Amino acid sequence: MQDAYTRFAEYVATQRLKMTPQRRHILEVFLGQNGHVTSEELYELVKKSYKTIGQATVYRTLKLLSGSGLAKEVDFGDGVTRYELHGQDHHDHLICERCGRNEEVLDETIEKLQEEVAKRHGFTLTRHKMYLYGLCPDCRG
Amino acid sequence: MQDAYTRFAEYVATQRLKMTPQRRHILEVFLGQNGHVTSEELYELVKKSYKTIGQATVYRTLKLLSGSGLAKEVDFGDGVTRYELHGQDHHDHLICERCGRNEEVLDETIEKLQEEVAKRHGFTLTRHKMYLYGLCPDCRG
DNA sequence: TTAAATGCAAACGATTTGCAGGCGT
DNA sequence: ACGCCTGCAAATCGTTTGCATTTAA
Repeated sequence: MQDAYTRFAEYVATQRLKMTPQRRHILEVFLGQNGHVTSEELYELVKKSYKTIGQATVYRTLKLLSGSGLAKEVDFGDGVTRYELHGQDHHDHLICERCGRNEEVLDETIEKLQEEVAKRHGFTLTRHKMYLYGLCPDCRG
Repeated sequence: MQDAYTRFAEYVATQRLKMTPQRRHILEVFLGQNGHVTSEELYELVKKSYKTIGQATVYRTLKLLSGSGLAKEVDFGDGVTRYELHGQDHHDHLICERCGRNEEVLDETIEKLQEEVAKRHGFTLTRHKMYLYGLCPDCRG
């Protein structure tokens, strides 16, 4: 089982792209995060260990990571794109409307039903997004 | 059973806001649409019957309509906010990744399971978004 | 050597906002 | 009258892009 770094290096190679120090740094910092990060957040983090990095490079690299399958875009609908590690573990999101707390959830039955719904309409399902919004235990007061 | 116009008028009144000709026009055109519209699209449509209308007024009114419960925001994740009539009929979206075709879908079992997932995590569910992406029959080739 | 990558700043597209004048209530 | 509204343009915000210059392969 190869590590994320090797996986990315291979992806970059097969695409005839280049492995640069910037990309290495960004990947490393990204891997160090858990949960999701915005491009902006990652940019700030990367700058600590790579002062001259440009904002655009982070945006571009995050897209690359997304293309390689290492990162996954998630969109909570607030106008900011977030990225999270894309393991083999798919999950959806349960978000507290008051405090923003976010829990990853997964329900296999729902997953299967989604396939069925698509099939019922003649579609071939490739992916889906499901966001559940509500109040978390702490905020329900 | 009161019509949408009256409903909006009442909402506007209770909020101590005003019913203006612009808002009337925008509501009317919005009601004439079926499916979803972007702010931009609605702006273009409204301009036909109200030449001097401003872009900002449409944006502002759409938010108002959303607040009144008459309209509902939907976000396909492409950076544009769409609005659709918010009847009592909730539905989710099945979107073709190639041609953009969009079908409204609803599965009661999924709806119930979503409640359960939330409850399992101690959350009280207030709303959700579910977007299924895939290839429609025509694009599957 | 040479196509790709970088950093910068300017460009972008959707949405928001400040403001002076207008207009429902 | 009093505030809410409007239309306009300028401002924002996240993100993308053009470009001259490096740099990995």
